Amino acid sequence: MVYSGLLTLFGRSHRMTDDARGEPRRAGRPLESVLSRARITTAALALITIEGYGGFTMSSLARTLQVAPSALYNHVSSKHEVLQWLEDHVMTMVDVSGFGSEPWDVAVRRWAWSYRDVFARHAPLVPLVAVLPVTGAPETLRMYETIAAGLAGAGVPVESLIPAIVAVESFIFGSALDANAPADIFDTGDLADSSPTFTAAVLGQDRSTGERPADVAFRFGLEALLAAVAATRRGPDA
Amino acid sequence: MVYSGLLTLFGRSHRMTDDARGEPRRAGRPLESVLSRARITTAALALITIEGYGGFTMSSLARTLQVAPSALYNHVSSKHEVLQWLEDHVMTMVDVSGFGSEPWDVAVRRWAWSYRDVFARHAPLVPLVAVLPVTGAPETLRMYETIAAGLAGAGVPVESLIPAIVAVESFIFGSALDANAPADIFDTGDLADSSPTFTAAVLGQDRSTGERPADVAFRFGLEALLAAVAATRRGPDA
DNA sequence: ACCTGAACACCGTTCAAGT
DNA sequence: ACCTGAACACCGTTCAAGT
Repeated sequence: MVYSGLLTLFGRSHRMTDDARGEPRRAGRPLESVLSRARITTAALALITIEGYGGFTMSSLARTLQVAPSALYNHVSSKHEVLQWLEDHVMTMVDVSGFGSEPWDVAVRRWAWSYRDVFARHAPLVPLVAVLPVTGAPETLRMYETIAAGLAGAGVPVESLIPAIVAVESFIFGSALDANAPADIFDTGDLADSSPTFTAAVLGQDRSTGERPADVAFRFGLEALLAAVAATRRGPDA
Repeated sequence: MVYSGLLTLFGRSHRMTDDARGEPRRAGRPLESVLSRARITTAALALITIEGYGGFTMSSLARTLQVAPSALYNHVSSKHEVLQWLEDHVMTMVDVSGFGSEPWDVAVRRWAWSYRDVFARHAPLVPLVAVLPVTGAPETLRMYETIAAGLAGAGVPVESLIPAIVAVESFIFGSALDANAPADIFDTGDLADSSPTFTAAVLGQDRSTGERPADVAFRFGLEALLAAVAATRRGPDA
């Protein structure tokens, strides 16, 4: 069973000595703290990966960690804060390996596709990231530093960096949501008659490559934004 | 008081004859149906405009309409469906007036800025729209038809229409979320030392126009996408 | 300091009873 | 068909009691 796997990974029995046979812990401060930001975040990610965001509650998170729900509030002030921790953790899964090793545009492409993919799998976090201050999100800030340094090194002037990054990122966030759209989202059904041009457009999509429509649109937009970023470049590297 | 205003607008007393003095209605089918999709949607919009999405519950919606919460379920199958109705209604507030009267790029700009502004005010709907099938969202489909016809008329080939629309829309959705970010979202605080380039980029933004950073980024991205759409054009109008 | 367990103030939704 | 009112199965969060 899936759930027992989570308990094996995150339960306390393997690190506590006084309840190896699984007796419930009594109230009172444990010898060693059972919870921590890292353990809560990791457990949340595992839980969500297996059960999805619909099954993610403070109760289910506590169950995974084998504590009472109220114990979580000694370490985190709200469910929202858990999600913020998770967001920052998820950001480490974004691939920034191209910066420093590849031409700037190759690096940006690899980063952008990876960023979209990661948050397509964590769509409920998108509205949070878009609004989360970088203070308190150190991994997110690390990523921004890598991107900013990469673009600056490629000749993008300082005053263009933030607009360029925000524009690309906004596109990525919207595209991450779009990647979760059902395949038939644009089927016009019995309203086809009243929307002839749009219906023709839906039917007239280029299907020859076998690529998902969301990927075709993402490539189109990403290349458009890359061209605009390239146009801002100046200096020796441009 | 604000709430009594909502009751005056959406309460039933002005259209019912048997309870003009405000006695609660008894159980049983009313002579004339109290609820409808249109009344529910309008009440939801008014409630959200005044109280925000945080205060939007099935209970508060029912209170606005002066019915019991359970009465709503005779007309709608879930809160999610109310939000879908609302999304489709909100879409009528997007300005498509440029199509047919202005050059294509002027029309697209007016539409895109308006679209972003409307959903910046309704950010919680963004994850829904991005995923909502056009069947059952007739106003949304109407908008798509207008955009598709406008772009097709400008010479954008059929097979490029969907990628172009989806890319621009994804950018708009992400930008609508970004427009709700706090002004200090990029303040690096005591982590400034470890992110020198990014910190310099934040401080080096062009503030001379007085424009909001979110608007600068939106313009940058929108113009980039417009240029790419323009590049797909062919035929007599291109 | 950090856990448990009981409790609080909600949620969205279901359903029998009523007209 | 469409309302009310009671009830259900949850939520996230608080807090006293315990070590």
